[in-house]
Amino acid sequence: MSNINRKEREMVERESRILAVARQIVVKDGYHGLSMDRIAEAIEYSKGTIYNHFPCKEEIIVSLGIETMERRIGLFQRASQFQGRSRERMQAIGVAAELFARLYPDHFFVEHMIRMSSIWEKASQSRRDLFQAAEMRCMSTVVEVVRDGIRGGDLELPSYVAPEEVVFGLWSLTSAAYSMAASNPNLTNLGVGEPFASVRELTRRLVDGFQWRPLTDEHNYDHVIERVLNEVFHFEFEKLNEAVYSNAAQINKQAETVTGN
Amino acid sequence: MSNINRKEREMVERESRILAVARQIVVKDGYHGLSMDRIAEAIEYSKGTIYNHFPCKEEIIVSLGIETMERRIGLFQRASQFQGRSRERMQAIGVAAELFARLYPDHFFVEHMIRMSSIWEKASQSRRDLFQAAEMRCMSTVVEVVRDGIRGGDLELPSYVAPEEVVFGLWSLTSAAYSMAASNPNLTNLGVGEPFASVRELTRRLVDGFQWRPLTDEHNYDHVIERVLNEVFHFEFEKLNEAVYSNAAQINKQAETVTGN
DNA sequence: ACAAATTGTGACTTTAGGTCAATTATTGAC
DNA sequence: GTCAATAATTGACCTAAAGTCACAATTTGT
Repeated sequence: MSNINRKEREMVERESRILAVARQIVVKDGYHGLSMDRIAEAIEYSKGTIYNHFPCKEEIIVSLGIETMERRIGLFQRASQFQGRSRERMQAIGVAAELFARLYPDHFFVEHMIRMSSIWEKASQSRRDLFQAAEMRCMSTVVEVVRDGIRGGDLELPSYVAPEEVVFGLWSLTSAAYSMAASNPNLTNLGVGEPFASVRELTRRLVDGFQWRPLTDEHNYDHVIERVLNEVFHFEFEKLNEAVYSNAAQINKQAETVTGN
Repeated sequence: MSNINRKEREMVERESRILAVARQIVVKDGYHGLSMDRIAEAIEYSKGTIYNHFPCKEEIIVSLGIETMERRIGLFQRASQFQGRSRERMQAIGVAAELFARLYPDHFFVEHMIRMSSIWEKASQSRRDLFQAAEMRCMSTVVEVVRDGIRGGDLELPSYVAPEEVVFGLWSLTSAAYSMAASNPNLTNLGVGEPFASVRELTRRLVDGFQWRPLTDEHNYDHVIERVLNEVFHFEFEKLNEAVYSNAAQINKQAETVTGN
């Protein structure tokens, strides 16, 4: 009995080790750097064993995507529980999205990669469904906030606009903008200096466009962002500051090396 | 002299044949269906010759993306010349974007594929630059319309918002939404029944959020869309209707076959 | 202690991107 | 028209990596 449990546990553990290793490799050396042989070497099992867990390479990637989406769901749910008016809670989700992108670049990178059509060509239907289910769960967290806005009277949507469509818009805008920012270093030349600030502005304007009260110019949403960072995401916020700080230190170090100081 | 010209012409012709064939294959059998051997067979040249044109498979795909972007630029430029107020011209570009997605599904499919990170990992910097230059040209067509809006006094952006950021938002929103619609057939379950209609609504709201006059409720933009379709994109509009019609006919035929009538 | 069942292994197959020495075609001088 | 020089084309070959499977090792139940 407990043997079965142990086996199962070992199975689960190994699976998550495979995924952890795969994520490392993929982040370090890109999609083409990820090979089954390398994973096998890293986890110290043979290739055949990996194939006992995943029927093909693509499914490993999709599984990474599922893990990523799950983590995002965690942040989103915490954000949606922020105490405040519906649109403030929406802003909280915006904070969660930005934190996620900045704090977990590995996850973010994988998510960017998973939009590759070539992966979906090979992954099994069931694994695809798993991912889409996770994505839907994440989106429905947001949809709930929109519904609360309608229920609370702060948002009135015309009959031909479903709450889901609002989320669809925010979701598309945010994910594509972050993706572009990550993959296109020329964005700055293009006039978009700080993609994260842009996205904050753009999502606000979009929500304003739906007349979700209080509108941007009726309320200090920067203040809400600060509150969310401190009250809901205190731990993550600290971590982000550290990361930014150590990053800056590293850049300084590099600069010193270059200038020979 | 003319020999050199002839050679060059032949070179260009063959290159576009390679791309045409590659596009066909990719649309029919996906990224994994596209192999150098298949292209070679289809154009009746050897593999080595293809490598005289393109240093790797990925560059072929990027080249397809450049062709696609070029075609989109054509539509966008025509749209931006629509006679009317700045925001009407913006609406015209929206029409162009939707027409493009619906009328050239092959191009659209390729564009979706090109967002794959694995392609960029291998393509040369110069080819990447070419694509990004094309993308920038396309976006700057739109930026010009935003600038006209500001010049004409219909749009006032706060100092901290660049015209490019507005375009960045519209661009992200639209491309991601179309992409999701193309790749995720479950969107309907998710509450987004007609992605194209959703995008029309969302982009309007976003532009409303920037207070670009006349606002949606001050002006009949559906009417503008109709005018753009008739005046600027008459040919394309006809073609789309035909496509929709023949598609419907085909569905009817299938239904007949199934029901045995 | 041992047979049965489960799990793990890595040599092997296949596929496809990429290379290059040899072949074929083109050019231009005489 | 001939022929050497140059350029273009070819496809056999190389290599990397996904995926398979017969055999080996281990675990389980009796």
